[in-house]
Order: sequence, then C-alpha cells, then structure tokens
Amino acid sequence: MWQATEFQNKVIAYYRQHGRKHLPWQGTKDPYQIWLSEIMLQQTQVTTVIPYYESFLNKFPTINHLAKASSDEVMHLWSGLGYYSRARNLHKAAKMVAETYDGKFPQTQEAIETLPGVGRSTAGAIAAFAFDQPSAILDGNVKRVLARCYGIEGWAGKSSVLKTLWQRAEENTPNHHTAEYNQAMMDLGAVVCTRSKPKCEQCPLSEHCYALKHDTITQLPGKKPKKARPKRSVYWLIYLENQQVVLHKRPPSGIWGGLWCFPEIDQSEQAPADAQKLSSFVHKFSHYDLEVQPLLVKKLPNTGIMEPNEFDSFALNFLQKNTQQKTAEIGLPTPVSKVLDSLS
DNA sequence: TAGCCGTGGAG
DNA sequence: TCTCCAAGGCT
Repeated sequence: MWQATEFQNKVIAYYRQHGRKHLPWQGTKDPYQIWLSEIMLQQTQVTTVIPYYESFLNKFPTINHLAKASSDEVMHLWSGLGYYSRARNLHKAAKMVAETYDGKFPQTQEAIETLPGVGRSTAGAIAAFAFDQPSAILDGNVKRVLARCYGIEGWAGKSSVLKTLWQRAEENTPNHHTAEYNQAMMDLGAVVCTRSKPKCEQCPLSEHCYALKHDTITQLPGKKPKKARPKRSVYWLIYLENQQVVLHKRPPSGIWGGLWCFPEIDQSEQAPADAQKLSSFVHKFSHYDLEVQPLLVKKLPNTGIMEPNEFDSFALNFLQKNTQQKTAEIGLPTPVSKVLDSLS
C-alpha cells in the first residue's frame, strides 16, 4: 500500500519528466483563462476544445469582455462544442464576477464553487491552477487512476463509490506543488492509464497498482450498470388463405425497415376476434426487447397501420418447397422465417 | 438519485 | 454500425 507522500512524489516526478506542459491554457495563472478551459474541458476532449478555446479567448480576452457580451455572441462562439448549458452558465458567472466581485475572480475553492457551472472538481482545479491552493480534483482521469491503483470497485455514479474516490483524492493531494500534482494525475489518466490498453510500463504507480497486480484493469473503473432494456409487445397477425400467408412491407425507417413482415399491431390495441394464439417469443434488439405474440386470424382488420393503401402486401406460398429460396429473395426478418417454418 | 445534456473519437 | 464514454454539473 502507498504512503501518501511516496504516491505524491512519484506522480509529481512523472509530471516533471513526461507531463503535458504546452496546452493553450497552461503557462498562465489568469483565473479567467483557467476557468474557461476547465468549463470547456468538461466531458470534452482536449483536441476538440483547443480551437474553441482560442477563438473564445480572442473574442473575449477578459472576464469583463465576456460579461458585457450578448448572449447571442457567447452562444455563437460555443456552437458545435455541445452541452450548451455550460455556455449559459459561463456567461451568467461572468456577469456575477463582474458585479458582485467587481470583476475580480473569487480566490477560494468555496467561493469559486458558487459560480454556476462550477462543481467541486472544477472549483478544485481552478483553485489549484490559478491560486496554488491545495485543492483536490476528481475528473474522469483521476477516477480511473485511483480506482485501478486502489482497487476501488463499482460505478463512480454511485454515491458510495464517489465518496470513496473523493476520499482517496483528498488524502493523496499534496499541500505543495498541488498544481503540478493535479495536472500529473490528469496526464496519467489521459496518456498512460487509459481506458483500454493502458501503458502500465510507463506508469510511475505500477509498482503498487492493485488492478495491475490482480489483473483487473479491464474491470476498473466499474461501468455504469446497464438498465434492463424496455420491452415492447406486439401481435403478429397470421392470415392464411389458400395455402398462402399475407405479409406487409415495413416502412423504410425503423426496425426491419423495408423488410417483409407479418402485419403487426401493438398489444395495447384490441386483438382481432377469433384469433388463435400461437407460441410467443422474445426477440432481442440492442435497445429493447420485442415480445411477439403470433395470432392465427381468420380475417385481417383494415384499420390503422393495417391500411392496405399504406403498405404493400405480399402473398407468400409458404407451404411450397421453395419457401426458403423465396424468403431469401424478399428479405424477411429471422423471426418471421421461424414462424413460417413452424407453420409448415 | 437518476436522467439529462452534445459532439466526436476509439474500438 | 454501434457502443462506450470523454478535463461534470444541474435538477
């Protein structure tokens, strides 16, 4: 296990040797510039941010310029960068600083964090980079490094996991050279301790890394648990006549677009009278499960999506030997083929 | 607390 | 093509 000071020393030494030092927002102590970069970098990769950062700073060289700008000007410069509430909050915060702080950027982490769009980690970064305060950060990079190094399991979106990560982050953050340390932790996460194929041979922390030692790198940090896919339930209406079955061509977009399928209605709709239930099944898509209840019907309703005008119909002689060849020609979803097979 | 916000890169 | 998620914060 690590001694905090040993951890810090290794991390800082890494930064001095290998850390990134020439990003556009580095080499300045201007809290406005650092703040701007930190906001733009939220959930956004460095290479994406750089051109926006340059043009934004060119147009609004100081926070007072930004405060006096119109909303349209600000949004225009942000357009394409995404997460537009960041831009609205940025503008609002600039006005706050101009008015309540007389244009002087607040200097404590606590005060910085009151600005809209600035959370705990962003406030910590600004306080450390601009004012050399011993404040911790916990962005995605730091989370990944800490989770692997200490074997912190579970998804960081879970409050207990997040609490543990913050605890580690606070414990490990040094009171001196904090800016270098924080930058180093982000560099480590971004360059060495990457999500996939981390370069452990380059890592100053590999000696005691829990994940490396236990071969659980791919499992850390824990992923967001997948929620159960939503289920949609439909009837497939199977209308047989003279040894033929009616198929409809599906709309060009959506599931199975353009393929031939049994006429389909949602199970929230009224099932046709005299329908005979065949065995149901579930077909799994990436984003939802489709539960299908095939119904043998004696006639087809002609309402709603069943309007024959809106869909081509096709009468397939499913009992003939050439069913498989035929189905290959016209494009049937696999479940439809299976139902056809069970009928013959 | 879980959903939401945006766009782009990587695998 | 599709998933996963990136220098998170807000509601």
